[in-house]
Order: sequence, then C-alpha cells, then structure tokens
Amino acid sequence: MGIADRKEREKLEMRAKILDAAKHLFLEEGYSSVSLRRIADSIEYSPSTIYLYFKDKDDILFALHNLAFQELYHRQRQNLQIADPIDRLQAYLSTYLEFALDNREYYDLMFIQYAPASKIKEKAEWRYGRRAYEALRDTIRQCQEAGYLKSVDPDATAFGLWSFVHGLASLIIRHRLPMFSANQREKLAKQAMEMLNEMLELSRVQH
Amino acid sequence: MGIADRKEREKLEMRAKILDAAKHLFLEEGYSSVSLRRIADSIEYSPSTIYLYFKDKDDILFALHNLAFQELYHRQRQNLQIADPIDRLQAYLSTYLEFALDNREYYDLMFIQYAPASKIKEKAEWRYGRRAYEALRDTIRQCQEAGYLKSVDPDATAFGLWSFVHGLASLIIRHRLPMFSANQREKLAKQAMEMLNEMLELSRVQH
Amino acid sequence: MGIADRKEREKLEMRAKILDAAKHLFLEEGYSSVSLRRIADSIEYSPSTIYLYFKDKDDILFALHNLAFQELYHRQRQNLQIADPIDRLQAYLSTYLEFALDNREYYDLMFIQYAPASKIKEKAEWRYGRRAYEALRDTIRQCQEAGYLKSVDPDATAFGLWSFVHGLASLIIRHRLPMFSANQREKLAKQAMEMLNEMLELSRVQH
Amino acid sequence: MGIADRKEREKLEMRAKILDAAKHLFLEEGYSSVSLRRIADSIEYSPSTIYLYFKDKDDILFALHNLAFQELYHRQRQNLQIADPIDRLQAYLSTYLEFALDNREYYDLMFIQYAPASKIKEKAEWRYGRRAYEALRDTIRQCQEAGYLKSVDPDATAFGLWSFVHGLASLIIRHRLPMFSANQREKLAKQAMEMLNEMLELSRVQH
DNA sequence: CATGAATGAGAGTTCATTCAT
DNA sequence: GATGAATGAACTCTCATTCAT
Repeated sequence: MGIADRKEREKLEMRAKILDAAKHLFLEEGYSSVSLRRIADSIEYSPSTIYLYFKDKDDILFALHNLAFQELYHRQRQNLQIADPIDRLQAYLSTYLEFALDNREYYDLMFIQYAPASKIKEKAEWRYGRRAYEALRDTIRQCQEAGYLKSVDPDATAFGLWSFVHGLASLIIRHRLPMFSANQREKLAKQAMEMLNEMLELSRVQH
Repeated sequence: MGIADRKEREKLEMRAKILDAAKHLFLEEGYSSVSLRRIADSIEYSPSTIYLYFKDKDDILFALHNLAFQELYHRQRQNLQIADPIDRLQAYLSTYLEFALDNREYYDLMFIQYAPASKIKEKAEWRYGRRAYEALRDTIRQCQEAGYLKSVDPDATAFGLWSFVHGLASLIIRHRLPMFSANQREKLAKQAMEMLNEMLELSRVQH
Repeated sequence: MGIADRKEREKLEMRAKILDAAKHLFLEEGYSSVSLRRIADSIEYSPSTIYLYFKDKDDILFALHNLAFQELYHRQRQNLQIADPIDRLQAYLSTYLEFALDNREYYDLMFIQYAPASKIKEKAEWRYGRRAYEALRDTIRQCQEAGYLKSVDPDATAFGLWSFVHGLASLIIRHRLPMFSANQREKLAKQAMEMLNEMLELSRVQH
Repeated sequence: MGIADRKEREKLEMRAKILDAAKHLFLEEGYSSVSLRRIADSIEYSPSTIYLYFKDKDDILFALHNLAFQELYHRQRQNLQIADPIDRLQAYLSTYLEFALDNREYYDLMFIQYAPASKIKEKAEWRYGRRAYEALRDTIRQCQEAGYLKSVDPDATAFGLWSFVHGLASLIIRHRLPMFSANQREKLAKQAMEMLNEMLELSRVQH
C-alpha cells in the first residue's frame, strides 16, 4: 500500500509537471501554437509519455481549466462569509483581480483564450461560471437592499463590475499597455481598484 | 479606361472578399488556427489565388489591422471636437464600445488576440495606441480641471475607464456571458455604460 | 511585306531577349531552380507572354541548346580547313576552350548540366556530338599518319584530349577553383593549353 | 545493452538507406529536382520519417558530402607515403579517377553539381579542397626537383592534370559519351590514364 | 513507465501552365 | 501581342497521435 501510494503520488507529480509546462507555454503563445513536442521538450520527456497522463492535447487544456476554476473558487470561498455586502463585494472583486494577476496563465485560459477543446467540458464550466456570476449578483442585490448602488439593474451592475476587473486584468495579461512599465501597470491597477472602492462606498451617500 | 476601372474595382472587391472571410474565421478560431486553405475554401477559391492578393498569411492580418485602426480612428475623429471635456470623455468611451460591438472581428484582432505577425507593423500600432491613450488621458486631465474626477491620478483613471469598456466588449466578443441571450447582453452593456456616465457626472458634485 | 518583316524581326528579337535572360539564370542557379516567373521578371514581361514564344519551359532549354551547338559549330567550321593535322588539332582544342569560356552558359547547358528536357531533342544532339567527336578522332588519325601521337588508340586519345579541355572549362565554369582569382584561372588555363600544345608537338620526336 | 546496440545499428542502417536513396536520385536528376517525397517513396517510407533522421533536405546533402570527402581522403591517404614523387603523382591521379568512377554519385555532388546547401559547410570543404590541391602542387614541385615536368608553372601543371582526370570522370558520369558502350568508356579512360602516365615519365627525358 | 519509430493529415508556399480578355 | 487571374500539383516541413517494445 505504501508502494501504491508512492506510485499514485508520482503519477500526480508528473501530471502537475506537464500541466505547469503547458500552462506557461499556452500563455506565451496561445494554445494552438504550442505543440505537444514543445511541452514534452520543456519537461525533458518524450511526447509519447504525455499520452500516459492525458488523453490528448485537449485533455491537458481541460485539466488546466479545472485547476484554474478550483483555484479561483478556493480564493473566493472565504469571502462568502463576509457579512457586510459592500465589504463582501469589494473583497470579491479584489480577490478576482489578485487571482488574475497571480495566475495569468489560468486567467488567460479561463476568460480570454479560445476554448477549442471538446464541448463536453464546457458545460461544467458554464455551471461554475453561472454560479459565480449569481453569487456576484446576489451580493449586489444585498448591497442595494443596504442602500448602495440603488438605481440600476443588478444584472447590469454585475456585468459592469465584472467587466471593470476583467478589463484591468486582460489588458495587463495580453500586454496592451506598452506605455507603462510592468511595475507601473500593477500600481495603476491597484489605484483603479481603490477608485472603484471609493465609488462603491459613495454610491450610498447620494441617495 | 472603363476596363481599367472595372479591373481595379474587381481587384479591390476580391481583396475585400478575402479579408472578410479571414476576419470571420480569425474571430471564430483565432489567427493561428485558421489556415489559408480554409480561408480559400470559404470563398471558394484555390489557396494559390490568395497569394495573388496578399504576400502571405501575415499580410492578411496586417491589412485587417490597418482597416481596423482606420475605422476606429474614423469613428473617434468627430469626438475630438467636442468642447466640453466630460461630454467628450463620455462620447469617446461610448464610441469605443460601439466600435467594438459593431466590429467584433476587428476588435478581437486589435485588443484581444495575440499578434504573431511580423514585428514591423506592430510599431505603427504602438504609435497609434499610444496616441489614442494620450488623447484619453488629456481629456481626463481637462475633466479634472473642470472639477470632475478630481481625486485620482489621470493615468489610473484612464486605465480604469479603458478597462471598463474593454471588459464589456471583450466579455461579449469572447462569449463569456452564456447566462444572457445576445439581446440581453447588448442591453446590459448599454445600461452599464449609462451607469458609468452617471458616475462620471456625479464625480463632480462630491467635491 | 515590310510590316510582316518587321513583325517577324520583332518576334525574333523577343525570343532572343527571353533566351538571353534564361541563359544567364540557368548558369547561375541551374535549370530546375529557375522559375519562369523569374525569367519573365528579369525581362519585365509577364510569365504568360513567354508562352507566346515558347511552348513551355523545356522548349526554352531546347532553343538554347540549338543556339549553343550552332555557335560551337560555327566557331569550329573554319578550323576544318587547316591542312596540317597537328595544327588543326591544336586549333580545334583551343577553339573549344575559347568557346566554353566565352559562352559559359551555353557550355554549361551542353556539357555539364542535366538535360531534363523532353527526349526528342536529345537525338539531334547525339548526332551533332557524334559528328564532332568523329571529326576529332579523324584528325587524330591523320596526326598519327603524320607521325604524331603514335602509340595509342585514337579513341582513347580523342577521349583524353577532349577530357583535358572539358576539365579545364568545367572546373572554371562551375567555380571549383576558389584558390585562384578569376584572372589567374584564365591565365592558368592558357598555360595549361600551351603545355598541351608542346606535348602534342613533342609527341613526334620521341618515336 | 544488446538492445541498445541493435537500436543504434538500426538507426544507422536507416540513415544509410536514406542517404543511399538520395545519392542515386541526386545523380540522376540533380539535387534541386529531387523532392523529399521522392526519396521517401523510393525507400517506401513516409516523408515525415525522413525528418527523424535528418534535419532537412540540406542536411542530407551535407551528410553525403561528408561521406564523399571522407571516402576520397581515405583512398588518397596511403598514396601520401609513396616516396618517389612521379610515382606518387601517378598514384594520386589514378586513385582520383578510380574514386570518381566507383562513387559517381559522390563525385557528382563534390565536383560537378551546384551546392545550394547552407554556406556553413562549404567552408569546411573549401579547406579540404585547398589542402588537396596543395598536396597535388607540392608533389608536382617535387617532381620538378627530380627533373620532371620542368618547364611549366606548377600551378598550371596542377590545374592541367586535375582537369584531365576531372574531364575523364565528368564526361563519363554525366553521360556525354553516347558513342561508346559503358565497357568501352571505362577501358578508354584507363588507356587515357596510361597515356598520361607515359607522358609524365617521358617529361623527364626531354630536358 | 517510458520511449523511439513511424505516419497521415495538413500547414504555408511556389510552380508551370491555361485561358479569357 | 500581352497580360491578369486563376489553379492543381507539388514543394518542404510540422503536427498530434499510435504502437511495439
């Protein structure tokens, strides 16, 4: 049983190794430009070895998606317990951006890149996405009940707030800000988030 | 002379036909996943015919980029003459979003997709992008002088506002909103923009 | 009739122009590496125009071969009248080498390059080649009757002498003498020919 | 270990098989007319298989060149120890011709065909060629010191002698002797060589 | 468990050639 | 007489994938 354990552990380690290599390459050059051979080379295994751990190239992408959504879910989890809805909303959005910038490869796969993988897995993600979206909207509703963000449709607000953080993340991740240095970019993103938070808080006063 | 004219016209039409086919395919599957053969097939010509109109695959992308930036520039042009800075800013952002949703393929190529094309052309775009960004930031500065958006760094504000509209556009274009119908999406985007406009105007009162 | 003449003349001029362009390109890069488009480009006509003057690419090669053999035949013609066989032999060989170095493209096509052209034309050349060879061997026979080159088989001698001049020419034409400058090469070829001539004359004394 | 050995052997055999097929095709039709597909077809493998053994088409040519020069070097090696310069010269030239006729494909690649391959390898060959040429010229100098071949410039003599054997070889290899049967050609080549040897020996008497 | 060998499919691209104008 | 438009066939080369070992 110790042996079986070790084998199992090694199997998982190998999968992780492959996924990690693939993750980086996919961000750098896009899924369809990265060849299995390149992934194999970068971990110094043969291409055929990869097939012992993954059904095919799409399967790697699928596994990465799963890990990515798990990680995001894991990070958001604790925020769900914040009592004050406006605090919760702010935490939710901040955590989202932090996740994106800490896991650019994941974020790219989840929300920017094409998903040429087999359709089967998409459904699972739809489900996750929908649930995450609903959590956001519910929080917004609670904010409204508490007097914030009153005037607008909660769906529009949810979409708008999500767009804001998605925009910050994706402009950075896809290098569309050549006018700033890497340092500046992250600093500006933080400032923009603070600006948002201020506005959220101010959204009460005015009504 | 009539003949020469017609030939010229036909040549341009053919180029347009190829570009149009490529544009759609590029949005659907990404530049590097689309083969010249597929483009040729979709307009029912042979692959070699494409080479009579474009040097190579990159050249098609290059041409599309040019058209895209021209169109965006054309649309923004009139906004530059709006005297009131806050009106100008609102128009600028609205036009940007409209452009994105009216020209999803272009927007995708310009601001979402990787640009594996030859580096030469990128420089021209950097220049355009930088100028466009500076126009935005200058407008924001003028808004601040007029008492709006006062508290924050103009760069952070510019980045934030751009991110907001980019987020709206790119979530729609890359189909990350399966929880809404196509109609809903655009309606929500408009509502979100109105919400933004309100906030911009309110940004004065508070100080 | 004047008009017909002019047209005929122009037709020939155009053929000559094409042949000349092809000739140079063929020497520089080899028949199969040269495309019709390159030939057309170099005379600033369209590829299709060439088909008005030649059936296909092979036909150009065929025409060049014909011109080449004509030119060589023309140069050798006068030598046939030299009475003294040893003088005739020397003249024959010298003229051959001069032809080769004056018409490197032709020589390359005739005696070095592959002949991927349709087999039809080869027969004609075999005939020419055989006749030229026989002229050489007959001259050698007459030299032997006059006491020169006595000991050896005239076929072997003919082959040997031809090989000698062919070797000089083809090493130069195919750039296999990078150790010498262009000037040196031709000077050395001349010296080698003189050496040969001396030997031919000495071939009498010894017997 | 037996397994590794066998694999290694098989790998080499496959390389040899490809090289052999390529060698023959290159002689028959010239490097640039032969496609990788044709090489693959002729050994009944798929085109992609070739790429497991050679980087690209040029690499095949490169490998053949290396083998060719090795073989020639190997054959000439023993001749360098012949003490008498005139014997050495004769052996050198005879070996050269024998090599050419025993390895027509190699000879064709080395001294007749164009070398469109990457320039890197050419330099190595220039070096080899130059050294081989210098060995020839030095031998001639020593012959002159021993009283042979006195009157002429050693460079001209070297060039002349080389041309002679190159001429014999290349007229045979490139099929420019349709007037003789294959048997006759080789017999005549040998006779021509004997004729040369006689002359070399006679070159002493006269001075 | 890992891989080397092999391949069919398909990539971008160039070619000689045809034909309507 | 000259050509622009078009193409099918072929090119070199890369890819994801399979399979025997």
